[in-house]
Amino acid sequence: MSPNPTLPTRAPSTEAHRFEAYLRSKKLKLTGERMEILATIFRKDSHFDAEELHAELKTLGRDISRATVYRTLDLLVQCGLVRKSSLGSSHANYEAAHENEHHDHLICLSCGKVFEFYRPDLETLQDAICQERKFKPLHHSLQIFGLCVDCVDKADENSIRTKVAQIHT
Amino acid sequence: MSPNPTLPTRAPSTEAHRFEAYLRSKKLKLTGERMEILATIFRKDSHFDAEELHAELKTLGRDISRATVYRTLDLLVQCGLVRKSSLGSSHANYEAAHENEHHDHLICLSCGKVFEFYRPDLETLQDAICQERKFKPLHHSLQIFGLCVDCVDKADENSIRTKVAQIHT
DNA sequence: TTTTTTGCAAATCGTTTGCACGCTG
DNA sequence: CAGCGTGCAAACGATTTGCAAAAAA
Repeated sequence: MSPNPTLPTRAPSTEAHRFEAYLRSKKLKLTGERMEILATIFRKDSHFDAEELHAELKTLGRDISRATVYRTLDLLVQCGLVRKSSLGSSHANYEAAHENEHHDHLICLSCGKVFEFYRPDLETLQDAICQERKFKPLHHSLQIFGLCVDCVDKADENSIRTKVAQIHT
Repeated sequence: MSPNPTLPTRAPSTEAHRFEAYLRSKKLKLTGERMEILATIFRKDSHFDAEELHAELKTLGRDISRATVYRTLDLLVQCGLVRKSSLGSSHANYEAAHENEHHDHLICLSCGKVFEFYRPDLETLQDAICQERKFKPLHHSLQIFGLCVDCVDKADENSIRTKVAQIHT
């Protein structure tokens, strides 16, 4: 008896397939630049911005223009493979949308570390709020800014106060 | 027996007094521009951005430079009289911090209306999450994007999808 | 070969800054 | 009259755009 064909046989790079399908569906072209950008993003484990991604591609020997990086990031956000969230900065940050998990963020104002968390009861509560208000939720963002264990004792109160005022949510 | 002197006797423009106290505490100066900006903000009832505020001041006959508007907004945020939150746009939005109430936002992606809500149990839940993670919260932002009752039936699905991708949280 | 994508450089947009002058304390 | 605050215009930084050349379908 052969292995069950419905079980994925260690699907090589689901994200590449998803992106290809998306491009085909929009009659867009599958280019080397687009695929390299996607692969690089999914090789990373954390948040990044367009500039960092552009720099990383350059160190990998792929000198892709900033314009193309921005245009491709837009496509990837459109098809759900990448998420955008500023994390309090005034410019855009991104992260690969591994699996289909959703999560929110704790952001340390001192060291900049970002901690992800997911609480089903938080989602449920939000849905309840929306239902009460007859509002149809499509997207949400919860960001909690503060100090992580490592920083809580050593952070300078004044510089933190300044940072709080500059948060861009 | 005279009235209890600790009870405020209908304080005229608490916010002006708070701002004055803040300026004095920082050895900053109480100027006409600063006071006009504060008064104009507290006369408004909704969210606004720097450009709108600048324009409104101009129609009021006060031609205050954009630079001063930005500098004063920063001061007001620092002293807690004004709150900053982009509401999903890539530039800063502000709102007067009437009383000391805190609230979160529901933002309609079709008509742009903003609905405020406050749920104590949501705050409690967030505190619980932070305690579990040993994270000291200093500020948070919850924004729920979607469609309000008036728009839920008439919004164009494609343009909404585009807007979701452009949200800047 | 038709259509889309790319890279480049210029343009844009919100915001910040340096500086000379003006006003507040 | 000593500092701060102001307006101006230039500088900024992230992102977007028009266009001609290059690559994918």
